[in-house]
Amino acid sequence: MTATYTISELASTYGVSTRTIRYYEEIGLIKPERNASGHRYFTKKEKTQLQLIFRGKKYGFHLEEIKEMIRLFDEDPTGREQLKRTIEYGEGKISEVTKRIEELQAMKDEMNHLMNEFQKELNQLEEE
Amino acid sequence: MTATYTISELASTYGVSTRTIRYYEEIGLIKPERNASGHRYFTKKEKTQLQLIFRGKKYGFHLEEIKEMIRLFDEDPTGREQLKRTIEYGEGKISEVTKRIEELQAMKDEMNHLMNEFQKELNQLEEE
DNA sequence: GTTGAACTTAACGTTAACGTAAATGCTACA
DNA sequence: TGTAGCATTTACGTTAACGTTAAGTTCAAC
Repeated sequence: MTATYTISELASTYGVSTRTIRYYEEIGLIKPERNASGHRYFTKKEKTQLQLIFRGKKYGFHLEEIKEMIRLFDEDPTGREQLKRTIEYGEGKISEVTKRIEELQAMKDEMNHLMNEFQKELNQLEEE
Repeated sequence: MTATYTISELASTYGVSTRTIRYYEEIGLIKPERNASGHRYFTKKEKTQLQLIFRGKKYGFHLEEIKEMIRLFDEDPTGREQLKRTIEYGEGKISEVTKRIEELQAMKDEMNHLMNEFQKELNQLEEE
């Protein structure tokens, strides 16, 4: 089994261009294998990594930051020291994400507050 | 009272360049007043708008999207129809933000999970 | 009243993240 | 087996969001 995909299959799956996926390889985000004649083929691994990329982008991470995160999810670090460093790095990333969540929440609260004000105004107008 | 600020004061306050602030005026995000000789001065209003801009940027909104949000927070819409439209637009933005929060949370959970795995591995290594 | 720091506009430069075009090679199928 | 529709690399183009001169003006302090 272990299905493989062509570049245009994945591109249409994720609604991006093939150029985009090639670019991600260009800058080292993914490293798809090639067949004898040089055509890329993608496996489950690359699919997962692409998902991480698109997610990360949505949250405003740069591709370079995402690259670090891919490395984090990819290399399983054996050895005490490597494990410790990885955990430390991961904790840092997690608190970044946590902070973003909190700030986004603050923004949402602010917007909700404003909308409530507007709603009140509207109610005033409607009930007369 | 009603304190005013120069461009460099605000720039240093928010840790950006004066060029950045001028650029935001250039594309219509803010419209600071000018004194007799053409120098910009900024009030509470512009400070608030700048905060919104920097926040929005952190969350991955483009300046054009932020422009819309500033308009939302700025123009207080009088009149039933305008109020309704504004509320509708605002609700849309709020659900966008909500969605981002949820996805970020999913990402955080995933990262936490991975870190737990690593931590387990580390514990195995340490306790032998 | 001069000097240096801070202001102004104008315009060209830069980087990330692709888009697009050209020239060429592979692959599937009628 | 030919050809339509995929793939490949190379390389230049584009857009957003500023950075960076340059050349001149104004403010603040002495």
